[in-house]
Amino acid sequence: MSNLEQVRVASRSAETTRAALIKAATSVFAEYGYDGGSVRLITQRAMANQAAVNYHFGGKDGLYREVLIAATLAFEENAFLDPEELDALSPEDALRRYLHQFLLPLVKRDRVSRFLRIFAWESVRPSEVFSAFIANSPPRIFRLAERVVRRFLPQDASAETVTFAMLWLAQQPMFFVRDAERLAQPPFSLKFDEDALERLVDTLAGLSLRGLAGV
Amino acid sequence: MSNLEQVRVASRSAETTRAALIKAATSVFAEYGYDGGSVRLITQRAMANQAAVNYHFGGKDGLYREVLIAATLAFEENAFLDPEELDALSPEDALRRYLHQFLLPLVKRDRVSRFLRIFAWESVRPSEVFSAFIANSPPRIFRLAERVVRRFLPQDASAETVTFAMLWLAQQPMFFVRDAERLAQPPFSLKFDEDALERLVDTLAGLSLRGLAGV
DNA sequence: ATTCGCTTCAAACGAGCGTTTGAATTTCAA
DNA sequence: TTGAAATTCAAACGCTCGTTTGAAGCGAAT
Repeated sequence: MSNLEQVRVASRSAETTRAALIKAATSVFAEYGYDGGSVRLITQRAMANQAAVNYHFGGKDGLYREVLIAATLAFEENAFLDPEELDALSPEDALRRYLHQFLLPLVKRDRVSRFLRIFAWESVRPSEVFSAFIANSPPRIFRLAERVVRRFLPQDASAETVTFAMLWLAQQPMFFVRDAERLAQPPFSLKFDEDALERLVDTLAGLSLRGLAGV
Repeated sequence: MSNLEQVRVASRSAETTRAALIKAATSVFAEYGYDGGSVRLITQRAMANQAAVNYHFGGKDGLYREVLIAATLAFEENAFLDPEELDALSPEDALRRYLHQFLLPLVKRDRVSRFLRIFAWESVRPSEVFSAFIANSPPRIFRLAERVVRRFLPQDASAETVTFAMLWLAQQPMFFVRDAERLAQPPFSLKFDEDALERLVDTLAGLSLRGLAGV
């Protein structure tokens, strides 16, 4: 019991640096992706020593794994876009809600938005860490997209068609979230305030829903 | 005149390595993107010395610029999806043709496909070279997408709406081209032969044209 | 045959990366 | 207070990257 006590208390200050590292890593990876985010920048933002990453997490990949776990927990617990919530809506509203949730990072800079940005990075070129992480359970993002898409497709749609449509839908908000900074520059110069976000959701939902022909 | 002769003949062997470097760079950048493609791999494939890149092109960026020029020329000269050709078609056929052309790299491994792959990479995270390169004239890919989209949108559509829709359309084939190898792996396991390509074009065109609601 | 300019080459440079090292420091039970 | 374990720290290691260097090779004109 003195043993337990020792471990718990000793890890208290360590827990501080661990938490600081995870927080800093979340923002760095959201900004630059896994490959682009350097350990030096992370430890600098966390005001920790470079070696701390390897000491506490065994390496950069271990730290990233911890971030992914935190992201997964945040999505699961936070009731961020419940699957059942989606089913309760009409297909059209479900689609709109889906797009809106995943485009929120355009105007918000909170923790969940950073997690979404990380997933947006991974949707481009998944790191080995991420691939191994989702190997067991496919990420909620894909499951949600599939759920939304299935509402629209006929029951007898082939698995391939469902996959095509799911990827098609999942990819749409990712692009805008990932490249928000670039789209803010010329020649596009898209600044996203809340109104612009609503218009983007409207446009994407309109395109997806009614199709180009119907606009 | 003896001077000219000398220059011409002397540069003949140099022209060989230049061409080999550009060709190798095209395939390497198509595979790994600009940042991910290393000079060492390029010179290795071109069977040239590492220093050759700097000698002939002033650096990795100069070589890449040359590849981009070659790509632009290939698109312009090759009559690859002429704007006027698009206008001659119905909006629906123009959309289908657009998607088909840009998804061709899924089944073809020719020169134009490699250029398309490079543009797919740049659509994710543009290199500084690329940004500077397109600063003067926006790339044909975007102009084509805008042209297709305009056929569907009302005349009085706002510039923002047109931009949203254009990005939305341009992004769709890019994703599949860029991530073809990944999509071939589990859990997706999408192998693209010519039939699968046709089905993908059908699905995307259907989604875009009639919208999810109409499928 | 010699010279000169263009091209190639092996080697090294310097910077950034993730990681390792070993000593210094802190922490806390005894 | 003491001693051992946990944690922090500055420094360096080993690697890859794009680039530079200076000598060697080469072809054509003198």
